[in-house]
Amino acid sequence: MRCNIARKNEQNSVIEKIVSLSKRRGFVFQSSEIYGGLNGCWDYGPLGVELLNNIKSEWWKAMTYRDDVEGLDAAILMHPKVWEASGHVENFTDPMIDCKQCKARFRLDTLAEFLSGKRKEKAIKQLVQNLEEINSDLLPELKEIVSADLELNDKFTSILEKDKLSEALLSLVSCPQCGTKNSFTKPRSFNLMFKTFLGPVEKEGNAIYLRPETAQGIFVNFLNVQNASRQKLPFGIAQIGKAFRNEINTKNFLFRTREFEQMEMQYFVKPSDDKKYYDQWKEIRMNWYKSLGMTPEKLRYHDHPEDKLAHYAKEATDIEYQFPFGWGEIEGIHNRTDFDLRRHEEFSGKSQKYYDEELKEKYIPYIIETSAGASRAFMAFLVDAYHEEEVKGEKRVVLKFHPKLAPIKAAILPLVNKDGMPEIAKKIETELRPHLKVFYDDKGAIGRRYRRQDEAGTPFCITVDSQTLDDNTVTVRERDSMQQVRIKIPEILDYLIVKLK
RNA sequence: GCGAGCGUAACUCAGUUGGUAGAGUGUCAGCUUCCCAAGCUGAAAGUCGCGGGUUCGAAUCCCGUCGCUCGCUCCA
Repeated sequence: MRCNIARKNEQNSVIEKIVSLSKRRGFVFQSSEIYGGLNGCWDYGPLGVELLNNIKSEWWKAMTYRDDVEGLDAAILMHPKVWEASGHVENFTDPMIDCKQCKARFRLDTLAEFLSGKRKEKAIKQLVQNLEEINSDLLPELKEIVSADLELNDKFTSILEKDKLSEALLSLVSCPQCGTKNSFTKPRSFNLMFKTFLGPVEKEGNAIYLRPETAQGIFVNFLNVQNASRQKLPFGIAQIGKAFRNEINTKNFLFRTREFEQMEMQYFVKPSDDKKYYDQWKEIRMNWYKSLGMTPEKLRYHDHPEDKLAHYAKEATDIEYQFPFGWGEIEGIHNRTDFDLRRHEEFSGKSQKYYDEELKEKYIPYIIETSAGASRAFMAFLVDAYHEEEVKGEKRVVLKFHPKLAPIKAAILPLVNKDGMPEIAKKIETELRPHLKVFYDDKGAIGRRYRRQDEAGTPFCITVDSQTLDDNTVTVRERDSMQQVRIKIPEILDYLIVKLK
């Protein structure tokens, strides 16, 4: 037990170190910090936005620089019906009650299952009696439910669905966990979608939502993209964009936030091909993380058991990364079947069928989804890159990013600030800058400048020294090995471009 | 949403029984420095998370609030 606590502290301290490094070096800041911060929102600083952009750009290249995937960027605001069709209005809302005494929480729609039949019957009977005594105008509504041909559980739940009756009934029921009577809070609704209003008038009919996932923007454009691009099944549509969820609890730095970015691809296939492409994309996506240097031992699949599947999914797996706080999902691969397109066909009245020339038949395609969190991938790459080493008795903190992801590709440093070295270094900087994100630094001792770049994850440091003045060569220091090679100044760019691949 | 802990400079933290703030690191300027956080001199930087209250006086005590961490709950 003590061992667990010690390990837990150690794990947390890694996250703490990364959070403070992130702030100090300009990867991530807390949103609205000077006003005390905003829960679950984070800002990306100068280095952070480079890293994030590099991750997104690598994903975009991997996913759309292929002949069977098209790109898309749909609006964050969508027609409210989209979220009815998608099931979010229904499934994202859970009225909950808490017991004030023992703090147990129950979903209003499943409370009936926790109570014995006797207690439910007694409570309902009591409720009828109470309302009769005061001759309440709620009585007809209640009697209608009571006399209906329903199971006891359904009757009970139906009463709970009526606001006023629900309150009265709850006051007669004791908590299933601790048995305290009349201890429930009022039901509170936890809809995870952010609501706002379209147009200047804040009335309910104008309510729309910030999208809780980017996928729906792809589904509703399925036929637009298919027609415009003349793609045939199987083909995919890829999109990177922000999504919003009003999470009850945010957690673990960037892991659970209220505003986050998704990198999603929906692959449309013939229904009988679903398994084949599901397996294929599972593998492709796992390999993507490995190809960008993520530690393979810290990656795994987590298949969802059948009874835990989302309402739309036939098969689902997560790609998980082993964070210091435990395994966490960084991408989901789902077989969404024809659920989404069928629902949109139903709700919009517009056919979503694809005409298959070969089979000479129309059908709604199945969808294999790869849904990655850009913010979570960012955090995983950051955590994975973080290393502490001992060099000559001193601690060295180095972010070992894959060169493709590194925010700064090379730093140009004059060894000392004299003998014309700064001028030569400046000239090298000017030549490299149009091609690469580079950084010039002449402040402080050379060792300090190297360590600063290590902490930013810069893979190469180009140093101008006295030999440069003689033979026009510079040293190029590699971040991880700290080894240096001499390169002629005109060859630096080609050298770096090869190394950065 | 509940419970516990925490919130002091950019970062990590001291700050005694209440008397209006310090260190290390970092940053900046200068000197020095031919290769891995070296040295010297100097400087900037904090409404002590925010708002109330108690007090002659609050970083310190009390209340509220916001934020962070952990646990519970939640995460279609």
